[in-house]
Amino acid sequence: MKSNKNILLVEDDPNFGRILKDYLTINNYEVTLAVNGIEGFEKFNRSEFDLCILDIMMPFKDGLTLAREIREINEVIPLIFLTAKNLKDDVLKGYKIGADDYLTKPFDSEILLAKIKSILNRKSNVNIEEKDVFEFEFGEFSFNSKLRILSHKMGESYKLSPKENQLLKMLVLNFDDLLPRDIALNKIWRDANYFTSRSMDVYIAKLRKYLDKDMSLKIINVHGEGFRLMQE
Amino acid sequence: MKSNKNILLVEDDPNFGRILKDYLTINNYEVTLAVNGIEGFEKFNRSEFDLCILDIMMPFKDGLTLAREIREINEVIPLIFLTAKNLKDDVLKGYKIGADDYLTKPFDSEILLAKIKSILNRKSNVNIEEKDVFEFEFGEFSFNSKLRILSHKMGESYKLSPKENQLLKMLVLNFDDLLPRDIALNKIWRDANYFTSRSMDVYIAKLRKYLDKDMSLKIINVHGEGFRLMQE
DNA sequence: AAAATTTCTTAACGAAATGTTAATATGTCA
DNA sequence: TGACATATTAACATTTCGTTAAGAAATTTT
Repeated sequence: MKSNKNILLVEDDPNFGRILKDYLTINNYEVTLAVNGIEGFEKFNRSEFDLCILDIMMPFKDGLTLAREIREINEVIPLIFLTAKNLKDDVLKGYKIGADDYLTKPFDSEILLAKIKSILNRKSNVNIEEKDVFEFEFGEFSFNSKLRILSHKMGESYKLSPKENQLLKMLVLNFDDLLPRDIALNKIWRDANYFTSRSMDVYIAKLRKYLDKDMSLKIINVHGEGFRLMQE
Repeated sequence: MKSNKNILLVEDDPNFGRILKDYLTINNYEVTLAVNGIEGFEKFNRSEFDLCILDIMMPFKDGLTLAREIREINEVIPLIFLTAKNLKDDVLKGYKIGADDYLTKPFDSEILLAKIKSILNRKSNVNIEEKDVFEFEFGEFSFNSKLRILSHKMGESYKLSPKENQLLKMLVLNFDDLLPRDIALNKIWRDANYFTSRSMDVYIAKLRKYLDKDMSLKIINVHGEGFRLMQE
């Protein structure tokens, strides 16, 4: 069962980081590993995460500094700190930044897992409050991205696959404007490379087939840049 | 500066309990102290609290049992457990019940305070308790989720099992909208994994069998997302 | 407290949905 | 034109779902 949750793990000890990443991956989380605060911040900005696990003691940029930077961008994303020893000061600073929890190394992986589940559960309840827009009208279509249904007025309805759905949503949110390839790839495929790019093309083709029902709608390519959903 | 927050502290060691109560009181919390699970449950019912701190090891009724009883009454109140040693099993059980956190004795009081603040901060947004609705009408059915009875108008009535009942209630509360799998699993099964997911499918099948009596009602699956109870 | 009944979990497996990759064709730009 | 980017289709691999059935666990009845 794929949990669909993305975790950013920032840990400078490569062995420990690797093991922890594998453990979380086995437990069905998508894990991105960064080895220091700088890389962590870059990766945090490049794609979207549901939770961050930050080691506090790291070279170049420590976990607390990274946490502050992350909090500036995102006020709600859950943060879990890993502290080498029981450094009370670090723990208190962490809470001040808005940590959700901390764990003292060495810790039990099952307990980390329980914490993660517990934190993600309560956040998902809170996020119901968050008013995410999911109903759109464009051309002769109405589109519900929560139910993943695209319906042609006085025509048929299509059930969209998750990828189709995400891609169409991004196009619609940028209606008549450029949707840069990289942005879409990093958000939907979580990586931008040759293969994900080919995959995206496949999905653009699928969407074009749906949108064919309205002659006035087009997804045009901007060579080397991305795609643009437009009318006329 | 009175924080106005009420804490229920259940701790069997009278000395420690007293000290902890005083410490929290100094920090502007209203603290009610109970010395065992039985007294704790009584006091919980007598007035309203914003947070509970429960010692796990207690005579008569331990903290986990008390927690379960509290959770039956109140699904959202934050629970913090105190464990004498780092008893992994207790910790994991605690999370399964829906703990927000745990602390290992001996712990630092400042850290407890930081945890309490952190937990109350995030909860204070959500604590809008609604009156529990338990009577529903949909399609040709009326459904009483307190009595667990689903009755087909001019047809027969079905006694629902607890799980059938909870699941149907969640579907009805999200009528015509998506009920995400994870949300339902975490609420009803308290865990989302391969097995609970299979179990949920079994229950969806059971509900579909009941709802067959009204041809216009359907529970449809949104692949990878969840289920949707809808009409027509 | 034993027996009967109901509820719940787990396993197995086929069916359906989804995603990736390959192969090949077409288009764009310098 | 040559190099590279994009388009489309098809084959394949993987994941998710639906159902049945067997047995474990809990609850109720006798």
